[in-house]
Amino acid sequence: MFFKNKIRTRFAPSPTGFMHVGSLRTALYNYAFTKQNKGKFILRLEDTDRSRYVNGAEDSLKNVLKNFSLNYDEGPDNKGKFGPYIQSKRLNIYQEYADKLIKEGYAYKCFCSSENLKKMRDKQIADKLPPKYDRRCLKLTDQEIKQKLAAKTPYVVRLKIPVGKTTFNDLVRGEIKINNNTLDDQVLIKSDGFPTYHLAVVIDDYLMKITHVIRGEEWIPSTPKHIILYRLFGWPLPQFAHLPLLLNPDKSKLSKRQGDIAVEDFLAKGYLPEALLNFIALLGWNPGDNKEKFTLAEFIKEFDITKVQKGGAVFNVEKLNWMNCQYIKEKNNKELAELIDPYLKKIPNYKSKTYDIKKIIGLFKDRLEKISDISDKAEFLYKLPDYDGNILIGKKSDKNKTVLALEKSLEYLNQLKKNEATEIKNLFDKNREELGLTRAEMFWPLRVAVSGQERSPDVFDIMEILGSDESQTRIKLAIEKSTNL
RNA sequence: GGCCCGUUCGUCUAGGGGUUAGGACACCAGGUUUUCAUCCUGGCAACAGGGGUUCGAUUCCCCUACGGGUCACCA
Repeated sequence: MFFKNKIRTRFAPSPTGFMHVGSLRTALYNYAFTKQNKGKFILRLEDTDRSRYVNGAEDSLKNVLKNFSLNYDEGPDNKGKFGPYIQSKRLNIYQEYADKLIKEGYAYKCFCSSENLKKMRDKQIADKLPPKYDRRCLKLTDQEIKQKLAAKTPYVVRLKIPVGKTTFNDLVRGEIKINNNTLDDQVLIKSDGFPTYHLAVVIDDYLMKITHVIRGEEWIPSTPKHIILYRLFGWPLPQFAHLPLLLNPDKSKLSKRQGDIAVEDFLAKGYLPEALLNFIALLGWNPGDNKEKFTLAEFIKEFDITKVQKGGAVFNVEKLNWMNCQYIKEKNNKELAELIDPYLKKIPNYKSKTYDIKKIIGLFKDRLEKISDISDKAEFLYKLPDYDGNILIGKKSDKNKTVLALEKSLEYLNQLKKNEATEIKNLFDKNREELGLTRAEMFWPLRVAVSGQERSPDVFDIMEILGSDESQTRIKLAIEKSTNL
């Protein structure tokens, strides 16, 4: 796609906590669209609700973007020329434009208290009417307004929605039309002097020369209000693109309590940023062929905002897990060692130099859905689980064969020249045949003995890592357990 | 409830007036194997319903149903 004017987009989150995975996708689509058009990507903090402000949220947001290589060209810290990029620092600007609207008769002061408004709304809902402000303050005389002002009555500024229809063309949905009479007189400035989102977003997007507003579908109903403001100010409209929602398995808007939604949580669990990003990119868009794996650069190249899906997409963790596996397998040992390290340290009896980290990686590389899985999977290396002796006997084996296999194993281990997996395997396999045991009869009990688990990695790999002494200790214990059955 | 948006396998989706409706995840079966995982092979599985338009509709139009979003001095 080609646009004549320099593309400028923004990602405009509220610093109210952790970043939602849906926000991450919004940021990604904004970023990809912008960069494929050689435009500028801007980060703007929408912190006009003081009651919801969370300390540290701003840094968290920036860290996440950095983690995913979604770097912004203008933002709170690296000064762009249209800043400040934090709305709480632009209060005078909003006030100025609101005053202008009042002067021109497009907005008005409303002195109704929150309690009264709530009462009004409740009654309307009870009467099955759409809740809407009744414009009683629009009928106030100049004299009455003066009196209220003199009495320091708190007030808000409301937009006087004009009569008519509002239509706009959405890049992903096409034409959307709405009758203005369904719109409420939106509060523009709150009684604390802060603007609402609706006023601030329009003014900032205009002043910051935003050409494309790409945001979640939940904004569709309020877009007409924004457009009315653009028109009243006499400003050109940006292009709108409303992205489909990310959904819970029950198809409701993706929310906490049905699983993780914070990007930080996914990262903490050991999902790789590139895997999460790739997965999320495919929730609502695909290249049209069967390609599923994308680097950021490839995604930027192939992404097409007009081909974004219209329906919401269920956030399917199982596919995310699969995607994460794919990316884990591509990591080399050095990278994996670094990734795994913090989770290894969480293992109770962990001691750093006990085993060769390369060998640990070899053991588990194909078995991890998430990096954090290593904590549970590798635990048996450091502390043999307290297992039930019965599991030593394989399905098609019996007690005698099991005891025999274990006792002989101990013998073979003593003859071993080099404690290396293939070496052990060759030796054991050769002797096994003389013993007249099948592989299953021989190796199942041995594997359970050294791992303490019914399911584990390969027995000889485990023995190599453990070392001959530890293997022998574990086998002796297994002999004891099986003999006493 | 008003307004708005949406609807292809369980999930993410491709496709598009005439197709055996394609892929991926998940699931199932088989193979490899000392178990599990990986890997390989195969399988199950979808156009919400009803009317049009048309020689023909899953595809275009309308209606219905269902789902979702939104109706704050939150964003």
